[in-house]
Amino acid sequence: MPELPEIETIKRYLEKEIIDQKIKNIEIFNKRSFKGNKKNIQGAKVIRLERKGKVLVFVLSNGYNLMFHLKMTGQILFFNFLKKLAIDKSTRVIFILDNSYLVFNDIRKFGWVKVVDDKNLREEIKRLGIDALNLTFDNLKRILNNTKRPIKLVLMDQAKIAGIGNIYANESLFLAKINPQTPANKISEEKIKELLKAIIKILKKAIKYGGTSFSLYLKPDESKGKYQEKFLVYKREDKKCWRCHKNIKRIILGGRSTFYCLNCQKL
DNA sequence: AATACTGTTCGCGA
DNA sequence: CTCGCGAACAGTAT
Repeated sequence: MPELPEIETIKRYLEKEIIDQKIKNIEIFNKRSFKGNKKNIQGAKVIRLERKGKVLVFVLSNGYNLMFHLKMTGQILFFNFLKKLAIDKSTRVIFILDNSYLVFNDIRKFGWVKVVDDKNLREEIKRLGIDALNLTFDNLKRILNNTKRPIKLVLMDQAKIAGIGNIYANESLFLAKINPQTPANKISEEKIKELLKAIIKILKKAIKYGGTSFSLYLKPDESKGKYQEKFLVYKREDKKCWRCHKNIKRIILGGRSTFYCLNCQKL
């Protein structure tokens, strides 16, 4: 469930392992999962990792970069040469580094890895809104005042705010006691403050728990995140609200399952 | 067996 | 601009 906290978890893990390693070779098992020319990065060294929203970037030593988007079912797994490499039918790309392998798995094949030069990277990154962890009251207010779309869709609009997907949009709105259908420009300054605090709190908590693994997401060492044990509303349809003990309701908003408490999150 | 649902995003037509 | 919908794809749950 690669949203911001999952990508951040992967980034922090890989930073400890692959900085300064050289990309010796790349094995591509599904052409559509790998975009660009692999020759451009063969032999290049990993200088540092960056993340914006749900996109992970390896900055390389030769002016090229590797971008990753995990979409729904992507995984990036790390194996050093002491640990047996695990490959299965979902394996799309393997990167062979100096002392390790990175395995890119993706059952549904929506995700991708892309080779881009620095200029290209800047253009791609520019299309994303501010990273959710960098949100401030002023820019959140500006974003919300600008539209009457339902608040949940705005939170999930990557061109406005990058990193929040379905799970953490539901969770943040519950914590801030805002109905997901509320027109964004109808939210008071007080509520915007609460929402900002809620977003940051939820994302940081999810990072602390290593992200959400209710399905396929794994950390690079193949262990699971634990935020699914902490869900406030997500996937809790017909269960009791933790706050008021009334029932949680599920609706579809923008085509996505949306969970909220009828009592705590009134329109 | 058939249908619904899933962490994402893009493109199309209204 | 906004919205809804289908598509990209594959698996699980009911």
